[in-house]
Amino acid sequence: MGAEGHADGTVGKALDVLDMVASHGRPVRFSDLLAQSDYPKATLYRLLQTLTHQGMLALDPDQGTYALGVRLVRLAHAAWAQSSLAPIARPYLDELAAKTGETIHLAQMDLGQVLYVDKRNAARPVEMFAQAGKVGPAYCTGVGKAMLAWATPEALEQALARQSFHRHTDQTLDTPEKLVAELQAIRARGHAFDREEHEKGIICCAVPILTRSGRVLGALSVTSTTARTTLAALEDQAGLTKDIAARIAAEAESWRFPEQS
Amino acid sequence: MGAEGHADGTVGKALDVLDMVASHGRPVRFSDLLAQSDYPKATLYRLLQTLTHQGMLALDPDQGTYALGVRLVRLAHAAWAQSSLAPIARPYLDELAAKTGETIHLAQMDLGQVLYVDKRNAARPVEMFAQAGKVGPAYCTGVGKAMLAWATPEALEQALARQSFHRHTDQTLDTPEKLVAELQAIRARGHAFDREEHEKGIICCAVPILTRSGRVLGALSVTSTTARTTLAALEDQAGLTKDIAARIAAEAESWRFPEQS
DNA sequence: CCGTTTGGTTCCATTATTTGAAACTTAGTC
DNA sequence: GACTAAGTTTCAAATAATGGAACCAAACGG
Repeated sequence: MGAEGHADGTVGKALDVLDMVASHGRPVRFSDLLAQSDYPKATLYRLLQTLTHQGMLALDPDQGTYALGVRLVRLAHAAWAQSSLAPIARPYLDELAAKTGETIHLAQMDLGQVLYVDKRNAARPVEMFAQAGKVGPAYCTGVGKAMLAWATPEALEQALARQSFHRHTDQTLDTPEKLVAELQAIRARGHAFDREEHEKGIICCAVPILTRSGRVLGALSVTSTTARTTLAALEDQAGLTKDIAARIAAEAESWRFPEQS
Repeated sequence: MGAEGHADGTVGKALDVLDMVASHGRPVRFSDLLAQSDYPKATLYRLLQTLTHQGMLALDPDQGTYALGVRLVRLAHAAWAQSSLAPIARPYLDELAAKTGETIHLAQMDLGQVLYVDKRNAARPVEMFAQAGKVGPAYCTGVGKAMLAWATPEALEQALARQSFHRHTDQTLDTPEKLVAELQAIRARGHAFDREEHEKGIICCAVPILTRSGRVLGALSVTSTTARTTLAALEDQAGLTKDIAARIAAEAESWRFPEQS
């Protein structure tokens, strides 16, 4: 984990530290962070101090532990409302969940990884942050492949470099070559499948959410299990899913520029 | 330097820019940001580029606008789960809401401002300012005053310096002196009131959430309107509210150090 | 009780990054 | 085709970050 690609500048390092604190999932002591990172003591210290002073981290003086700060929660609120597709897509996800009766995922791309920003479990809708924020691999999930298939060449290249190509199941596409070939097929077909590539028994059919100009905003998937259904049955829902994706895209675009005059 | 207090180092400036983008509530053009900040063109440009490269901002190439990035949502997930009292407090808020039938707010302090981290609406909800994820002033809200009343001298001083003391209503405490006097009364009494100091017709009774060592973790308020109830009636709930606050504090403390030999 | 370790904080000369005025490159107008 | 507005790049000077080492404090061990 220490080897974060190219942490440009001080800001990159600071954000790297932020991620490090976040990844622990609980307040961390200075020395834990020091052991984990390969920053020198003084450097890490000042980085932490700056972040704390900025409210991005909070130092618990009783325990000498660092936790993520409230300023992050505030920014998060804005990010959620503004940048993510989730608030726009909410009613559409409800509709799709109701019509298909299956689990629905809404995902966006985050530096080569898939970020699930919203979800509907076949039964019940969930709280804001409870589901948002989970990340997963791009190369072996339906939503990931759907987004990669329509990514720009540069974005694709960057993303490919960040994939681990770990062989989760015996269906996993475990080389860039296999993946690129699959992406072409997906583009031709218009939707992506997950053929138990990430988790045994889990299958899905995913479509990209595209602007009119063809840029990828995110992806939408209908997920189920081999026990309950088949890929062919899921594919029957692809038309509906694409329709929903198009409506989300349309609303996302109009929502972002209400001052068109 | 500019209007922003003390933006130490490059990281501070970058976060400042992040806030600036967040505050717009919608994607912003470079030139808008340039006009708003007093950073020189090139500086702001590189700052934005760094943040974008780091995934904290997202540049919409179609429109040339910047929005908050998905990495922020991911961090938010961690922040929400880890740093905020919200996940711990959730069941207690439910209980308090059920027993009082009024609106409940859970807040924490964010650089001199009040951050509402969770909320329960009354059976008959009232339109008001506070919302989860939103920030508000400290000097004229119940939760704000409750937290300030038990803040350390240093924290109080810093916070005071950041208050605007804008006179929202004719009940607003509009000078540091009045506020400090009120804080003393609050400490003596054990809970804070909001006597329509922020919004006309809105009253509340708030208590701090304190660790055993006396450190402020947050505050909890029971809020209503003058039309529906009185301060005295709200004060009757203070005991219950304090009890809930104590239970939240206890759980927050034990939750943070499960590895206690 | 004192020497030692552990965990955290500060110094400061060196080094590398950031800075920002100005020059430049596009797109878009008239 | 000249003129503008908006965004991008350059480069020497200014500034901030760096990190080895020294320092401090509290806990530990004999």
